[in-house]
Amino acid sequence: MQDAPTRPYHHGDLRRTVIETAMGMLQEDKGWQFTLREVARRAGVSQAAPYKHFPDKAALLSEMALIGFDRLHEALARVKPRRPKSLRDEFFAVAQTYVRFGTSNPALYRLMFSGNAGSAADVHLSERALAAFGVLIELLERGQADGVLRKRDVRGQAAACWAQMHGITMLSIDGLFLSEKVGPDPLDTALVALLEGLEN
Amino acid sequence: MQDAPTRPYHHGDLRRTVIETAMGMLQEDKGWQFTLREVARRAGVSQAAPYKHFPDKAALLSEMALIGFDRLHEALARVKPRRPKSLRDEFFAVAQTYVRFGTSNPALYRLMFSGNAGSAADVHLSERALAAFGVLIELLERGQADGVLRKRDVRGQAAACWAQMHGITMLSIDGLFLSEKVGPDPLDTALVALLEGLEN
DNA sequence: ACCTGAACACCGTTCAAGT
DNA sequence: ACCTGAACACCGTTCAAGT
Repeated sequence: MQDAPTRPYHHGDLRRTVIETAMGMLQEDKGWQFTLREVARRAGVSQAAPYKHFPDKAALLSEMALIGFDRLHEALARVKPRRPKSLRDEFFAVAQTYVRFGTSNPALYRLMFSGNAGSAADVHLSERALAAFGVLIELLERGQADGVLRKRDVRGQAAACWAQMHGITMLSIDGLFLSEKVGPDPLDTALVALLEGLEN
Repeated sequence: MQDAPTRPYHHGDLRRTVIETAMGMLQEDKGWQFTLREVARRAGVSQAAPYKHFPDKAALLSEMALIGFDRLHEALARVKPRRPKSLRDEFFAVAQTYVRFGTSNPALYRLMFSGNAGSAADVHLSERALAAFGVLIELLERGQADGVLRKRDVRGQAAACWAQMHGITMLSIDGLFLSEKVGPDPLDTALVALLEGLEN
């Protein structure tokens, strides 16, 4: 990804390059504390160049958080196309996918919920976050229609699930959700407890 | 809190002063991005002075996270001494106290779970976090003894509760857990769903 | 024993100037 | 239209030197 397509030297689509470089750096350590100068360095441009494409660092972080939510959304949406197994199985599959997304992209996941991606893009951000949320809603609605789940406000149930998955993910990233500390199979236990509270 | 007790000028117990000043700054905005130099400035000492009491900024952050967990622990422990109401009421009271602690100290709460308070004090950190966790365990054990809750591994149940409360708290801080976005009374719905999954 | 002043190597950001 | 060089105001951290 360095200079394959005969870099036009004096430009090329920086912006995309900046985002990709920064996203790559996110995977390197579990913090999202990369520096803009380092991004520029790796992209082979001057430190001032990124400012032609992003008003400031926060804007870049925002954009990256957006991408993160889109990827999460995709990952969750991809879970559905399985055989029409039981809703319970599907619920577990979605939850496991969610948690795995976070634990395998800890820095990105943290960034998404760090609050540092706020400001101007706030609206877009929660829009995209709620899109991922929509997968949950859809799942729970089906569960209610099938009579497997109690008929309560779906958004409330979805919020309960989201909070549970988010909590598990965050605590896992922090290393506070390991079986030595918190008992065997905490993920399963937590999900079962919640699911049984939603079921008829 | 400025110079009441005739500041000995050339010393005094900085360390405590540094911690207190920094804790105060945490309340000012919802991020924990204060600078060490600013802390020194407000404490009226040179920028180098704090380094005589903390090896580096991370060490100060660690210490502050510890204090945060202790305060959370206290807050949760204080909930108990009420009339022997129903377990359900007590459960709700604990959960609400937890969430309120986070939402009224957003920067501190974020710092506690930011991962930036790690390194050397890691062990102490999770020790203190698990102490707060103990309050939950104790509550659930009583619930099991009373026959109100299912007899399953208590630590697993406690982990489920913790994840739920942590998730609700984080999403609330991020402004993603408001009723306009997620349905009416999300906190109640989420807690009821979880509790009913734990109950007999 | 505790603190300061000055320095080093870094940041984020800006802006005139280059191609 | 897009990028660079040099600068500004800031950090975290160190270390000889002060009291």
